[in-house]
Amino acid sequence: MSTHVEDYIKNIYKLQGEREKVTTSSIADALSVSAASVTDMIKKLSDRSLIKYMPYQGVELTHSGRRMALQTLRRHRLWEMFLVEFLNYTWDEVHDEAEKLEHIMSTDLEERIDKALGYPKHDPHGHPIPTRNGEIIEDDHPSLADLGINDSGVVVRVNDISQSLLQHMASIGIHMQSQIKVLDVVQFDGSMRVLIDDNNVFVSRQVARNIFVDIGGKK
Amino acid sequence: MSTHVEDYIKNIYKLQGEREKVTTSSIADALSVSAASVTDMIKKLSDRSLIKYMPYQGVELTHSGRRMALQTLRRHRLWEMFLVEFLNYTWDEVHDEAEKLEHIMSTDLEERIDKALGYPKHDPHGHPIPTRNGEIIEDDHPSLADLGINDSGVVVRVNDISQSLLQHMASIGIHMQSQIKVLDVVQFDGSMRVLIDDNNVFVSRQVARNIFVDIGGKK
DNA sequence: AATAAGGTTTAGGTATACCTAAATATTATT
DNA sequence: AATAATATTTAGGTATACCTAAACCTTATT
Repeated sequence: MSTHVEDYIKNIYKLQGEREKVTTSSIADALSVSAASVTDMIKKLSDRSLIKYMPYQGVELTHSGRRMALQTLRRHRLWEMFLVEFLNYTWDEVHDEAEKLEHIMSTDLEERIDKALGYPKHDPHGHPIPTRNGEIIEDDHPSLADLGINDSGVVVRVNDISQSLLQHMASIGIHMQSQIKVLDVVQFDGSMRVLIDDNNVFVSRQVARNIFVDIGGKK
Repeated sequence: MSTHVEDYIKNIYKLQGEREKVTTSSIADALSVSAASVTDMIKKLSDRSLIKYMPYQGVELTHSGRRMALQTLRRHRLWEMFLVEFLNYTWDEVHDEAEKLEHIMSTDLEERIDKALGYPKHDPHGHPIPTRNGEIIEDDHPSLADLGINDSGVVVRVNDISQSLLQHMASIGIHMQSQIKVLDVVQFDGSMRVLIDDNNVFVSRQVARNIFVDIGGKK
């Protein structure tokens, strides 16, 4: 299937979060297209001043590229929220649908959905929804893997890297605002026993790294 | 902007309602593309067995073409209904948005929206929504222009041929299920004075032809 | 510093959905 | 029945977003 300009920009934005310069091959991986296709597209994006590009040196979003990325992210997250709130989707079902819908959203529709949802600040996974003006507040919470025995907090965000991870987290009772407390940590592999609301469950380190908790001020 | 296969099929379906064979130029007009582009596309649709095509003889939907048309129509009308019911769109605002959204709708989303709306039988303009299996019940009601003095009925459908027509109809108080009664018909131009719910309004013949009423059994 | 390995770009090609201009077919008029 | 008018198709060309294979840079290793 054919990828949108918006998908390139959105993915460059995401990759940029991790490193400064974004490489051709990392974009190719993210979008599952060939490196040659990325080079092609990169030139067009550069012509449209959405990115800064020096051959062989990688790529960086310009101001207007960043704006497009945040608008697309906003639309994606509003659609996700909408699917959950109005159509009873679960958090593991929304991504693919929102991925298509985000490109089909007039400013008018965007505002109506925002209003119907009561101007939400976060999507169903706890990710911040950028404002209409392209502002985003990235909140910085520790992951469950960072906590020690007897530490506790409230689940405020999960990574939506895969559907099966999200399904797993739901199956052990993890939701937004779940109370969570670490009971025990296995030294060997970092896995842990935790109390989620009132259930005693076991969580691998891999899973724990994708759950973020508000521990109220300290740490 | 680039037109979808689905748009061609949907428009051929609509044109076919009026005549048997659909001409190249009528499709070109409906989609605002050149006749040459239509000929191009027609060959592709024929290769995919969506239409029957004999050069210079026009075009006809096959069974699977008709199925695609009705599915697209169903999705369009479900989105229209959804925009009205959940996001407070008015009937003159929904068409363009639904035109884009109809192409972005998985079977799952289609069913969830259908359910959330309570399995509606008609869209906001009173057009029948085809079933999941591609059945459609075209109800055959007289237009307001067909009525004479003292005839009365209930508005059950309006043509959504233009936004300004829909806006005009709304402005004189016409809605689905409005009570309507003909008070007077001008011989010269067929325009009429009618009672809509309890308002006395004047309607040109051009407008009257686009309003359809249920007159309860008798013709 | 030379070479080997890996990443990136260029060259040339595909498919889709458009276009204009020219050629051809059909239909309507005399 | 010939011609004129109109509709349709063909030919050749554009832009977008992909691809593979080959050429070319950069970086890492020895």
